[in-house]
Amino acid sequence: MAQTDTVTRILDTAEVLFAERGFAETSLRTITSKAKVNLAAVNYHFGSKKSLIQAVFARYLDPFTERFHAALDALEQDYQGQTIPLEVLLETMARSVLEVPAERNSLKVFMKLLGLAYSQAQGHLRRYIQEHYGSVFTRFTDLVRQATPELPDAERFWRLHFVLGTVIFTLSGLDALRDIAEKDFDEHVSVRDLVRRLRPVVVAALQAPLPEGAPESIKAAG
Amino acid sequence: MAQTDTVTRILDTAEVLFAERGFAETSLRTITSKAKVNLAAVNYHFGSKKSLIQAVFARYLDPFTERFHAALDALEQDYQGQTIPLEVLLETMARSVLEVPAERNSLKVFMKLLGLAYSQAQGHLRRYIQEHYGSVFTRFTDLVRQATPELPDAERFWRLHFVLGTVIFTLSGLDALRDIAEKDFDEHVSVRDLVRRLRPVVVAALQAPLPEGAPESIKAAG
DNA sequence: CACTGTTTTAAACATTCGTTTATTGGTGAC
DNA sequence: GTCACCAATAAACGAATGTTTAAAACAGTG
Repeated sequence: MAQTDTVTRILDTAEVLFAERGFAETSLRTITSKAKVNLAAVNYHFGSKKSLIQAVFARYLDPFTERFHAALDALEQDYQGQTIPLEVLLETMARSVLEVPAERNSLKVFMKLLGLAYSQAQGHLRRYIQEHYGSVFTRFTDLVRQATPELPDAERFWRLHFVLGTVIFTLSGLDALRDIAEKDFDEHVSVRDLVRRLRPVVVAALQAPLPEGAPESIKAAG
Repeated sequence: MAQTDTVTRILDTAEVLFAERGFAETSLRTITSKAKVNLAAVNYHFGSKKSLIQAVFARYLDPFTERFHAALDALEQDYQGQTIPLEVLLETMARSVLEVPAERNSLKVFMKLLGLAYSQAQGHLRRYIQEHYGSVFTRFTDLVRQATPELPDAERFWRLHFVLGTVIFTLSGLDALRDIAEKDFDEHVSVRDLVRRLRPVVVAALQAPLPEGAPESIKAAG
């Protein structure tokens, strides 16, 4: 079982360093020396640095999508055709996100990685995530549509990305923000506490009144 | 005036490349070759790559802070001691942000850079921005505090960053999101239109009901 | 033990990076 | 004209990167 040991030790070390510094700023030599494995082990087991990055994400996202799909299955069975309330959908997603890294104590790392996926993923990573995990997101947005029939499709689309921005931006920049917050308020902020603060804000954002005036482009007047 | 020409050409090229790829992924050779200047010109005029990055930010943030301070001055004079409504404060900030890059047509670049400042700034950039532009942000948050006396300080701090995340995330990823939106809704979305959609969402987020339960860390129980 | 396939290791490889140096070009002052 | 000063250039430097190679160590099987 020397192989598994080496592989997991590389992944454990890489995910922490990636989360701390980003991808380009983390060299394979830093990873392998800290993980106490040989430099060539990365290319031997993963093929390339790109593949290592994808493997780091897969180790989080695979169990997440599995859990999330299962949770949505259970939800749809509970509500048997009735529309699932928005709060329940959001709560379910939050719970699925929180459960995965709870098994290992690395919720912060997971959040930072999600942030990096958006801000640092030029090509391969964004494509990889879209291909492998796009379907679960589509399923979720379909359920949100049923839960918010009063919203025009375009409005809901933008608002979902508004709150996505809030969550990713906040949690991925958590360390820096936490430093400021602790200095200003002498209050340590856990990720769980942040999620508690996020809940009413996200709901209010999605349920805000529709904007005044009309969109600039008028498709059909009648 | 050959100096100014070289300097601005470096800055113009660097800001676009930084916004597209990030800092570590953009080499000085890529910048100088695309800008059609000599490689050594960067170190000659700016000293180092770090200083170039800071100069790119300064070229946006200096005029912004000047404008924003002036706008807040005018606002405080108008309201003469009365508290300025939240919507007015937000509107003023939005206008200041939009005006700066309007002079050059690069709002997208500006937003992308702001996103990078949070996600990629390890040390020097975050420190630089905090030192040089922290005061205007403090002034703004003080006014927001007066406009939202019902919010606990910590709650307001986090919510301001929540909406900051929304704005930066949305506008910095505008191109990709716009492509999806146009494909799905056959509707072109201008930045002005996006701001119109953002307004009620941001206000609703800041004025959302307080979260249930208490923070994990209880400082003083009474 | 001998053989086979897999994993680990040290060393080298070819690039690429930011930075520095030394030289040349140009411009205004006196 | 020449001197001084700033800018631009080509070339090189040393360090760091991802990747590959070839040999060694190991494990299990017959």
